Amino acid sequence: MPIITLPDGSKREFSEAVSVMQIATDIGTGLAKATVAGRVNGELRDASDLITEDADVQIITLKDDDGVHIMRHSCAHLLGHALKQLYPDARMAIGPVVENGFYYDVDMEARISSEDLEKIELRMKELAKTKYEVVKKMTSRAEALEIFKSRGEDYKIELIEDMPNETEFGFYYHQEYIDMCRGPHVPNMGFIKAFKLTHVAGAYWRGDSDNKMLQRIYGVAFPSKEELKDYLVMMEEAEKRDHRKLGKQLDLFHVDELAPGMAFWHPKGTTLYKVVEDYMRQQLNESGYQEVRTPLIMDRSLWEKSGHWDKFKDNMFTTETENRDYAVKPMNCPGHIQVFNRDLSSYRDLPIRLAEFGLVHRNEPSGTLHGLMRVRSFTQDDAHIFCTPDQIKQEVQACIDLVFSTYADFGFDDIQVKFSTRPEQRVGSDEVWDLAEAALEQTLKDANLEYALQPGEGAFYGPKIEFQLKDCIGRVWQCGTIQLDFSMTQAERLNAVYVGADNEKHHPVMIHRAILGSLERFVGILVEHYEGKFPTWLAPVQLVLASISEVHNEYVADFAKKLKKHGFRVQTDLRNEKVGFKIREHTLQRVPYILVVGDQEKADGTVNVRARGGNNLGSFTFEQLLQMLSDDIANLGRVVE
RNA sequence: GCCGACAUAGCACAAUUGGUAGUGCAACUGAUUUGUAAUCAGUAGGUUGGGGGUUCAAGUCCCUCUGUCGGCACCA
Repeated sequence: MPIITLPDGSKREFSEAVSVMQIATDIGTGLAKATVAGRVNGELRDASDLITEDADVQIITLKDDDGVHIMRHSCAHLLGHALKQLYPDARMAIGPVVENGFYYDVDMEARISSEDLEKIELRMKELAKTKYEVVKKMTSRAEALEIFKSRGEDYKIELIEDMPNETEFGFYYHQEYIDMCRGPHVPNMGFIKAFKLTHVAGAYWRGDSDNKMLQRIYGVAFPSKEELKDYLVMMEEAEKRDHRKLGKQLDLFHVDELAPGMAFWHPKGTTLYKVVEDYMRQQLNESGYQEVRTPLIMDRSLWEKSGHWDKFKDNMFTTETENRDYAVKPMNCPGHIQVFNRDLSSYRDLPIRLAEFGLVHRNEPSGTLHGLMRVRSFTQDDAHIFCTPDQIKQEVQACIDLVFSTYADFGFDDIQVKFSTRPEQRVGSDEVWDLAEAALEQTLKDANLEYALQPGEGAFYGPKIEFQLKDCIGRVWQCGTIQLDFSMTQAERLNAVYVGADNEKHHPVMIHRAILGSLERFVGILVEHYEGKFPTWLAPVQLVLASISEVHNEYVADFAKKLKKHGFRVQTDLRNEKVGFKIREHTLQRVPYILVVGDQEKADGTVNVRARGGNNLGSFTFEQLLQMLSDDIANLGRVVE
């Protein structure tokens, strides 16, 4: 006699075991029709699962995130169903839900092309249209193995063998297609109304590059056709923001076949890059850092001692001359320790904060290169803080504060914090790692920051806090990082030393930190974030003065000269063209302000200001313009258009 | 690095089953002196990513290298 308690507190009593679907039917046929699954005592269950005891039950429909998740998962099964009909030799691996959709990894002879994708999608639609019932059967281990054996589903068998303690498996029958899953799944395929197969790519079985590469079919799925359409439109919008495309259109940079993964910065891109660098330099000055510069190549022995050679030699560029081996620096820390060690520091000097806009090279695998986001040559806004153990907390806290204030100035507010602990391959004793991890985590807790733990993801020399930004397409980029390092400064590594109050020599703790991370990547993120419509502060060209005809050119040139003297980035457009033509061009170049000058303005000693977006702000004298621009620039990037 | 796709003028793209490489914008020349998102006319521009092969004939088919794109693995 189960008594079912619904989320609103109401109770219903049933005379015998009852399914979520029966409960929904009891409430109303409309709800029953919309029922995807149920949450029984907090756990997601199939609508057909029987409830024998008293329970709290929530009906899940497509209005719930859980319902959408389940529908997407079932859509992966639908893909399997259609795929096996079209390609009977396909062996299904795993088909999980991802953001906005799902994928399924399959192993089969034929290579799937984009045309094939359309065919598969069409078959899926035909199958979904019949709204066939999905039947769940709990299946014993022996039977499960037998079913998959007879169907040649080698990967499913491997999955079962991987769960030695399970005695029963959830089998979902999609007509003749059978898939194994923890579930739950939709009761029938009528719930799958709006989906699209997006692309196919290679993926290693079990995510291990030593294993066979399977074909991964990606799809997206939404509760309604409208939502699917909205998503596709959003993806198109996102594509327009692609920094590689805008980098070309706005003439910011290019990447040449002669130097894969290394940017050639054009004048406008260099201007933008320099604004970011100068901003950061100003922050460092205010925060007690000293800037240094260290060599691009250093003797290989240094990298052997630091431990980098051991772990990263395959990804390091090297060079050799006069029988001496050098490595192109992939990091700045060993160089900074050389600077630190030139003087014997007293504990009174600590913390010493050495910063460098350090150009590093890493030979990243060819397949990873991606515009400015993943490159082989990049500049870190790097710094190393040498301090005593009891200075750690204040220093880390100061770094965290700098991260957040910097990101806010650039207009970012969606920031995720991660805390990464000791990896398998590492240097330093467990006691030291205990100490370092505890110190970092405590600071995070004291700062009241929400963070996600990433076990085993730390650097080989220490644990780290990472700060990640979300870009317009939802990709997450790691930018800032704070890493605590007790090892690199030890005698057996790079032997950094200071004299303590006890007149003994000690090894300082080293905090590695970067706020923007890679300047190249950060600029790329800015391009996408603003869609090239940079705030005036960042815009490579802040103002264009356009003359209406030749007779205004001298006035325009003089006006521009005065603006340049005040430090503004100004261009003049004195070409023999119509003003509409000039405006179109500079609008496409996303210049914040176009200043139009004709007879009227020349006579009044003003310029007519057209803001990006088409607003005419009216006529400004030089002084008025100066005031307006200064106010605008003082906002930095804190106002996002 | 792995799987798949792609590479045509500075840029965006076209070229039938293998049969004379084109269009628009940009560039250059000239006319036009212009009031808030494209003035008109003309000129020039290519070893179709590199190399090799098949063929009477290759942008098109095959091999190979390089790069790019989408993922996967990697990411100090």
